[in-house]
Amino acid sequence: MDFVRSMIARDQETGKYGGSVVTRFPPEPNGYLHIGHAKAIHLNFGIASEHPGGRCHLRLDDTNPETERSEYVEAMKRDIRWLGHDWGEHLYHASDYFGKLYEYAVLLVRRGLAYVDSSTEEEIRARRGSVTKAGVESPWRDRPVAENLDLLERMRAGEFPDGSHVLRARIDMAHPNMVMRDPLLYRIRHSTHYRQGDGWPIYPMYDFAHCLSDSIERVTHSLCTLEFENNREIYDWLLAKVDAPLPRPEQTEFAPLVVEHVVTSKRQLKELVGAGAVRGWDDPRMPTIAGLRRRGVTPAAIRRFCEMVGVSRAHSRVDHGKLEFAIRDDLNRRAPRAFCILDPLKVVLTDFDAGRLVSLTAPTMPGSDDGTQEERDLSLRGEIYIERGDFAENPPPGFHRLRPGGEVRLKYALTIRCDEVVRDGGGRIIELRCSHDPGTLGGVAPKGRRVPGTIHWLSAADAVPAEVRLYDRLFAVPDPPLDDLPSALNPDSERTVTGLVEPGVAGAAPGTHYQFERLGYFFTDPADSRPDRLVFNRVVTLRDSWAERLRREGSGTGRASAPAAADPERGARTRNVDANAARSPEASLSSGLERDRFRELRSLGVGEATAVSLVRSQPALDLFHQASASHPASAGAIASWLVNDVARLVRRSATLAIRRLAPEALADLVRAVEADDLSHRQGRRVLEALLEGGGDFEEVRLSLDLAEVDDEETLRRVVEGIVAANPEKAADYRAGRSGLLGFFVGEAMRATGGRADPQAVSRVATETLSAATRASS
RNA sequence: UGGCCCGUGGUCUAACGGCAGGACACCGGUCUUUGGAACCGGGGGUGGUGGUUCGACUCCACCCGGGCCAACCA
Repeated sequence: MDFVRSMIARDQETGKYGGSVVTRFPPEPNGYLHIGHAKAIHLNFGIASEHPGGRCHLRLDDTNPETERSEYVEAMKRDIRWLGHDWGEHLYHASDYFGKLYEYAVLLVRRGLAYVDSSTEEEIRARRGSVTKAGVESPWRDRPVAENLDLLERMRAGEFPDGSHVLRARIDMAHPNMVMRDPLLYRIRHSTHYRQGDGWPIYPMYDFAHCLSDSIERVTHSLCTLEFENNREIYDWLLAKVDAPLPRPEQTEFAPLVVEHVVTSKRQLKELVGAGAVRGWDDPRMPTIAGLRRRGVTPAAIRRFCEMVGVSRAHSRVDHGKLEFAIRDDLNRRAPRAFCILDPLKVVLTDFDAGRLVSLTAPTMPGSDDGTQEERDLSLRGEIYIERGDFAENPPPGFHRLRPGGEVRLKYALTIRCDEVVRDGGGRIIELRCSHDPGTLGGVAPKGRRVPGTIHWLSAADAVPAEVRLYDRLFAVPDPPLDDLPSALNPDSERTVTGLVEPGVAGAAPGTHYQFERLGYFFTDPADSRPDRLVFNRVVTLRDSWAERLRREGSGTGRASAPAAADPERGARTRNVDANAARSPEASLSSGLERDRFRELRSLGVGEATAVSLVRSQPALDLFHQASASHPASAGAIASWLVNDVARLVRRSATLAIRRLAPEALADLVRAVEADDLSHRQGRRVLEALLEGGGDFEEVRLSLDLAEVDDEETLRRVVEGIVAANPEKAADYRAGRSGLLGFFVGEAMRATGGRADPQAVSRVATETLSAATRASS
């Protein structure tokens, strides 16, 4: 399960949202959906469908009138449906909330949390500062509320021209997060909205509209991509400041989908279409849903691909081969087989009587031997076509197709031998003259007769011509440079040939899949193909280990080159080792005060790494001095508990606070553990309780029922039980898999409800396992 | 002299502090009327250094590497 689903499962357990799960997919209708959106769509709709009563809203985030069109809205709806999802009645538009949003803006102004800034765009930009420099406040920042209200109303009434005023949140111009430096909430745009017409001269910004739209729809989990991480702070701020109803939606970010050899930025895609690099948004080479659909990629394949890729917060770049795998895997099951010759070479069967016709059959879906095998008809006559690439005059080693004097099997037909090669005046091979083996009719070789290869073929008189568009990746390099896409275009991304297909394919409706045997998966183009004039798109080739091998050997880089290619990166990692180790933690201390404190801690017996951490936390440092004053001998241990255990617990849970921990309680705790009065593990349980409710160490300890199991006999029985229940693990351990000791200790801890002294368990387990070795050997 | 986030085999992704696993790719084999599919097997990984712990991919610190943020876009 991915981290988003785990989080939602946790929320369900704690009842955070009263059991409801509401997600949303919120595209801006300013372009076409692409493969990257597919990931978000499957995530949001998928999660909703996994919870009873869960739902996913489709919300068009249409707050910018200049780029949005209803044409895009319709395309988006079609694409999402095609991907297999249904928003039911939950179709929303952010622009439908303009009224409510405006009320929220008024509320913020009344509360002194927003103001009208009459600076120019340039002034605002200049005053924002930079990532390393604080911004400066706008001269309009302290306008009286009444004036702000008046100005905002007049902005809304359309009294001011574009750019003359904006509404801004009043937060902090020196905020380390740039998003929080008085973000713009509204701008003036006298522009016609595709949906709201001229009803609004002011439009809300993303940061303002998004969180409030989520809240209005009572969304619970607002999932977006990583680039919005910095925006989460303003999301929460706004909901808090307008007193949005509880429970409030929460934003969670996940890594966007990046695929090698693919670009998904809307701007770049637009550029490709505009520059004519592709024929349109639905060009089969485009990563848009429309392009994928037209190419012949199925919704099931896209879904599978998204599942394989997973969801995490790590920036990643997915191997394009993964998409290809998902496509092949799906089409392999659903595409009927047929023959197609892309580059025909004529073959005359010299010993076939003129006019002779052999009728043959071939399976439509080989391998599905469930008794319901469907078959197709094939005709064989004296003149046929084979693929030019299936004949080689000077074959490379390992080639087992047709060669002069050699044999090959025509699939489902018979075996032929090449007797003669015929060329034209230019020396180009135009025909092969072959003889056949009558004993192999039907393609079956008599016992003991080995035929090196099997190729596809088509009867010349029966084959029907078809246009075939051979697609390859649009970009030649895995990571196309966004500032110069044309340079990275693959010149061979589309190659059109006139091929031949078997007669059974003639009349195929647009939008039909085939596997052309030995070539790949093909799809009759939904727009250009007609039953009487077929146009095929190659969706994806078959896996081709032979071509792969030729490529490797041809480029002179054998298998060895793969690791070599990865080497630079590896080298970089190892090269850094020295640099990594060169600096001690102490060197990171910035001020003289910190260094003085560090030295003092060191002199008190605190370890170096611990001292560095402790120096930075004033509350922890104070606590340390108070607790260690009376117990100087335990100073090192106290510091360690503070840095390692207290810090961890406090960071993890909001209900724990360091201020509740009394110095005496901490000192007593540390000394008790040092005296082996209780294990470190149980010490942590006491610590957690102390951080939660404060109090005296002994009291809290007694209230927790920490009776420890360290009786050797009891532990031995427990361990023996676990060993008996896991004989194979015990054997593995004895065979040298020492890491399994952790498994036995862990199981024993579980079995005793965490009460066992792990150190004792570890000792007992080691003894028990080795004793069994002696016994069994 | 900014803040936040992220580093697990070639790639993507799992693992309450307790067995480092899966998928794609790769290699080998079986089978085969697709150099396909299917089936079987194999190699290879926690960025580094310290610390805490009986035990660290997981917690702490530092380092290294990467990403995001300074539109009146979303």
